Amino acid sequence: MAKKKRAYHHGDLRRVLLDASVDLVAKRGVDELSLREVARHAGVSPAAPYHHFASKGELLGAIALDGFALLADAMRRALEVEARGSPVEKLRAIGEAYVTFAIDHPAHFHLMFHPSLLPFAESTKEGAPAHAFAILSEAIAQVVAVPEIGARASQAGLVVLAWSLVHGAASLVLDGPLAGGLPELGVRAEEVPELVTRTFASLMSPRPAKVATHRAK
Amino acid sequence: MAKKKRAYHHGDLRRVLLDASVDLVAKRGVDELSLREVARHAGVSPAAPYHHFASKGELLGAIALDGFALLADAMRRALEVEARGSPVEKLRAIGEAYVTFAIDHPAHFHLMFHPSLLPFAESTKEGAPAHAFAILSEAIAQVVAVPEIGARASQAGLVVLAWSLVHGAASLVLDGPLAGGLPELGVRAEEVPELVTRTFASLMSPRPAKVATHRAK
DNA sequence: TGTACATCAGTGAACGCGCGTTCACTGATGTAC
DNA sequence: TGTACATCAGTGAACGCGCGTTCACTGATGTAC
Repeated sequence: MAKKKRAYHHGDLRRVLLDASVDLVAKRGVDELSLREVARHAGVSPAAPYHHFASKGELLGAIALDGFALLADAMRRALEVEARGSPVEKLRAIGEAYVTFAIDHPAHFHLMFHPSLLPFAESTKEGAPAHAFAILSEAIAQVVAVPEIGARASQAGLVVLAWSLVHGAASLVLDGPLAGGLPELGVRAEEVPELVTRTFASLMSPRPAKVATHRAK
Repeated sequence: MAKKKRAYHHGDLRRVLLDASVDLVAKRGVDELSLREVARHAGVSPAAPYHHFASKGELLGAIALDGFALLADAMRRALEVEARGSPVEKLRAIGEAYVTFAIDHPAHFHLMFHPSLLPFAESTKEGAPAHAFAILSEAIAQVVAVPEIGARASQAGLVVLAWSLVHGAASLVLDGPLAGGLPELGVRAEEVPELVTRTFASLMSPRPAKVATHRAK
């Protein structure tokens, strides 16, 4: 079709397989994905992928690791944009980046947290996953250093809270009951990353400041 | 083994199949579950379940619906315990009940939010899922009615925030990277429901009150 | 209480399917001299 | 520049597997009279 005639040796099959997998996971979900289908999509025999990955799990694990790197990048970029902002505003920006990342890269996000791939992703304890976590951790340390906040919440409490918050928002919008937003309340799905993090930031701010997207009556 | 000799007609096969499915999903996860394995566990031929459920999806959908009813119940009970508490404390109790429910009933929780079962669970828009949501919604309305909070957050913002928070905490502890708690920060997995909701409540409280489980330094 | 019969709730064999992975193979590519 | 050869990256057929579901069946149970 639109497929270029390639040399016999594909040259870039590894990349093509990864991309095809991402597409298929995004379309059908992790559990519907088969390696044979990926090969079919890449226009290649079912055995070909084994020249690039030892197993299906290794292929998906590679995508998961890519995902953590992309996430860490997105978080870092968000931080830079808010370089002059308050600790709370920085944390908010990171959080929004997390949720937005999940929505923009659903396949990566699903694979990153798929239980069956933990062995593959864990193998690099020092790599991208740890890096992403470190960014969050550091941002929270700065928030906790604000006296009004430190008096109410611990580092551990805030880490678990913040992570849960953005992870939950991502999950509910991606797979779950928030996929269509919350029409009765006038919330569209694409507003969720901002709404949820801005509401959070409002609650943390030392004194009542701006109200989140949906003005309280 | 410990299996009672039963009459030829099993009498309670429907129940047995549901229970076996819950066990197996809890042990292996939704996607590893096969109807044949459920039948095997129930000591019955692979065709037997079809006298009770039209398909595998219908069986799992029935469990998901049970789950929503159990969840709504747990939330309602938590509310009763806090009957004399503040709106924030009521909301916190509901949230803790949500996370605890997920941990105590992992199979139900997974099935309730499994995308492939949405058709089955959605079929009862007026049933248990809507009921659980209504409890949350009402608790949040009371929270928003507190002036200091209403000035900072909208109903919509808080609904999405609160749901995301508890859903994320549940997901991270059940499947994810929080399954083992957060040892570096001294958080054990079983503390998460309380820690996360108490930190949340502290942040919402009009004035600095108690600090969450982990005291700020 | 007994009997005839309909219905219920199982059985076990079979269906077609797509899967992950392995294998022996072969044509294309890269390298040494 | 040409040639010999090792290696690389594919092919295509085959493996064994477990799955969801269907089917004709049959023994157990419940019901009408």
